[in-house]
Amino acid sequence: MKKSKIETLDTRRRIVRTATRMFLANGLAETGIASIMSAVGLTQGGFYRHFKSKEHLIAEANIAANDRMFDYFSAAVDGKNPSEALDLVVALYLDQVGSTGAEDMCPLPNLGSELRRSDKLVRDAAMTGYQRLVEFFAALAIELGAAEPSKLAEAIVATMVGAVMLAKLAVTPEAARVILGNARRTVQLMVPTRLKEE
Amino acid sequence: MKKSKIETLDTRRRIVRTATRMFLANGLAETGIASIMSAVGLTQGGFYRHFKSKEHLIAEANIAANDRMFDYFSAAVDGKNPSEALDLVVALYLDQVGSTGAEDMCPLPNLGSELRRSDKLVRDAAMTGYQRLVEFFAALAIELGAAEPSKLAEAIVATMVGAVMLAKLAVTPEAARVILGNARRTVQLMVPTRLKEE
DNA sequence: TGTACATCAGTGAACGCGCGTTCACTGATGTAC
DNA sequence: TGTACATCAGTGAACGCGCGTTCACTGATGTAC
Repeated sequence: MKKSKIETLDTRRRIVRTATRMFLANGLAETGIASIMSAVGLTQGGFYRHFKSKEHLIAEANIAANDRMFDYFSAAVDGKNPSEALDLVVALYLDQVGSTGAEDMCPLPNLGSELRRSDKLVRDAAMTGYQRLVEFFAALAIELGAAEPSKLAEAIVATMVGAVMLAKLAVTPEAARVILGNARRTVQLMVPTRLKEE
Repeated sequence: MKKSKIETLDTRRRIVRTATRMFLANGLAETGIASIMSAVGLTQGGFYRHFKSKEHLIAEANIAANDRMFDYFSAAVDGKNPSEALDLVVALYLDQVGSTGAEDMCPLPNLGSELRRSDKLVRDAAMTGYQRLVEFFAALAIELGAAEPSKLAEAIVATMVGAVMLAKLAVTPEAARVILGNARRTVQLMVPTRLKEE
């Protein structure tokens, strides 16, 4: 039953893609190897032809989730001015809650406390995602003429991550909406009065 | 081996207290009933004389953690003016990271993503903690003459929770310190210019 | 190009482990008279 | 107040379950000649 190299690569990609979605939605511990493989259409034994361990898959799924998120953001802000772009990306990030809009996206609020108790490989991947987020917002903050762009970016990210985590914890959709709406406005107030480019 | 009513109540309190510490430090799934009972000095079988299930203990540990936190905050702000009080409590909340100072305190950043996947009992307890935090800061915001005290309070809480969660994820202590220091300053900037009471 | 052999993706059963929970039992405590 | 009995906190072994991982095996693919 050996598969061709192309098929093998494709299988691996499907495992990462499926696992990324399942991990974000249901958590790391709750998502078993057998259920991932079954969702891909294979049996559990085959997993170890592709990954050394579950931890390795988790680390890779983190990277995949981040790549996906930044591709999404980059495409969304294309052609927008910095001010619009920043507000849009904040809105898109906050929109990853429940059935509101886009599906789960960022590992940080979805898996935060589980990531922290994982091994170094996973934590490094998660922190890289954090740094990429900060850099993304810092770049926009520079264009907006912020005095301390990287500090502003860190503040924005902390607020968004906290808000999304709390909104997911909220029992009612209303409570979630209030938290997210307020977070968006909070970030808007953090950003310096924009120099209208004329 | 029946114990007196006083001893029984004391045992129950010790289980909650020990479990609260262990859950906050090591996570819900990673902390087993047997290890909690062994830390208390008993064997696992006795657990079910006090609690219906692990979930019930988790819910109670959440409440205990919050009670402890608010007692701590109330004592700390005693006699301070609202402006000092707010800044102090923010500092105390942010100080719950790692070996920096106080031990783990708030369930939200420590257990966030695990709480959300627990059953209703636990989620309700966690959300109550969130609401108490918001009310605590809203009360201070009112005293400070904020235009929208409850929105300000929610923004402060989201920023603090996100910052603590990210700081705990950080690999190096320096990175954690930067995140926390920045969060504190961010909150300070959110709070309206204080009316100096003379 | 054709053939013989090595490789290895995927199967499905099994292993070992830790977990939450149950249970028969013990013996000190609480209670009814 | 004293006695007989019911209660029940705590013990420690066992149960059942799901998990990550291993393993002998299969058979199509890749490779060496």
